[in-house]
This record gives sequence, C-alpha cells and structure tokens, in this order.
Amino acid sequence: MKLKGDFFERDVVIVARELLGGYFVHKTKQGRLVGKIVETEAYGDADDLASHARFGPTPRNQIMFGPPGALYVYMIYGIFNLTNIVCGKEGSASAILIRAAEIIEGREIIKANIEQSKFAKSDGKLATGPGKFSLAFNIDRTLNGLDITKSQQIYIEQIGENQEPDVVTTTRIGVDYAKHSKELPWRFYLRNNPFVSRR
DNA sequence: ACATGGATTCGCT
DNA sequence: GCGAATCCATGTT
Repeated sequence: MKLKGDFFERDVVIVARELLGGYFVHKTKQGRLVGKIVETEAYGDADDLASHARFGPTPRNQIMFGPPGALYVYMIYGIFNLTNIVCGKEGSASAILIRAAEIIEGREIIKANIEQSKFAKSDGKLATGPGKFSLAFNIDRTLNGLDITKSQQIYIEQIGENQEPDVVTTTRIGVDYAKHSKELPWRFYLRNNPFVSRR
C-alpha cells in the first residue's frame, strides 16, 4: 500500500530505517520506474550540523520545514540532483536522503536516463548512489515540493515482507565537515545488498 | 558584490 | 587515495 502522511510525520531516524525495502515508484511518460530502496540517510534540524537546516530556514531548504511527505530536491557539485523526503511535523525540519535502490522495473529507461549525464556511467551499476538514483528515476528540481503522499505520479509502496529486514546502521557519507554530528549513526542499508553505494 | 565549498561520481595513480 | 567537472546557496565584506 502507498505510504501516507502519517508515516512520514514521525522521527526522521525511525522513518529512514523503515523506508528500507519500500518500492519507490515514478510513472514517467516513457514508462513505469520502480526501485526497491536499499540505502537511506536521515538529516535533522539545526542541531544536526550536517543538515541543510543547520542555518535555519533559507530559500533552498524551506521545503524541509513544510509538511511531511514532500520531495526535497537540490543540486550538488553543480552536477547531480539529490532526492530527499521531508519528515516530521510541519514546522520542524528533517528529511531522508535516498541513496540507493535496486531496480525492479524500467531498467532500459533507467539506463537511458543515466547515459544522459556526462558524469555517470550506466554499465553495471544503475542507482547505487544518491546522484545516480536521482538520474535513474528522473528526479530533478522541478519536482521539489511535490507531495508524494497525494501524487499519482510519484509515491512509495510498502511491501509486506515475511521477515524483518537485516539492517546495518552506520555513520553518514560525505559529512566530515559536520563536527560532532558526523558521528551520528543515521545511515541505514540492507545487509549484503549489492546495490548499496559503499561499505 | 565576492568567495567558498559541497548529502557525488569517475578515472587515474 | 586524489583531483576534476560545474552550479549556485550561503556567509561574509
């Protein structure tokens, strides 16, 4: 079933873990793209020195302060877009970075999407990293603010699993600048899944 | 107005 | 392990 607003209106760290195994769905003009989420990171409010919210509300990050279930998409290094989902109550700032997915449906379309970029390669690995995930699933900044709990175009399905997933909890990638916050165990991935971006 | 540097990826060493 | 590619948000002057 599709995830609704109350799922995202909770602590970002809890939601980040529970998102693992969910199916990210984007219905594009070319066809349906579906990926199983295998790696996430949680980003918090002003106390989290790795989060865009650390400076308070700004034009770029204002969507993080809005209602849960919204997409937060921004450009990094002038090259890639990164896909996040806003969590917590309206007025609080937090979001989950989707870092990697296992392709379930739309592989050929996704390959073509990735080949459009000068800086990503489609051979072998398709959505193994946040930049490649966004490319693969056609997520760009025009979708910033889209409510995935109401959209028919983009949503996340929770699949009923027989058993609890085996989750690895560790520190986040690429946040060495974040002083003490870089030690927070806010990265989650499915153990032994080959599509996780790094060990 | 200006300077800085990043929630990345790939290729070369 | 390191540097380049390349845009723009943010903090500082």
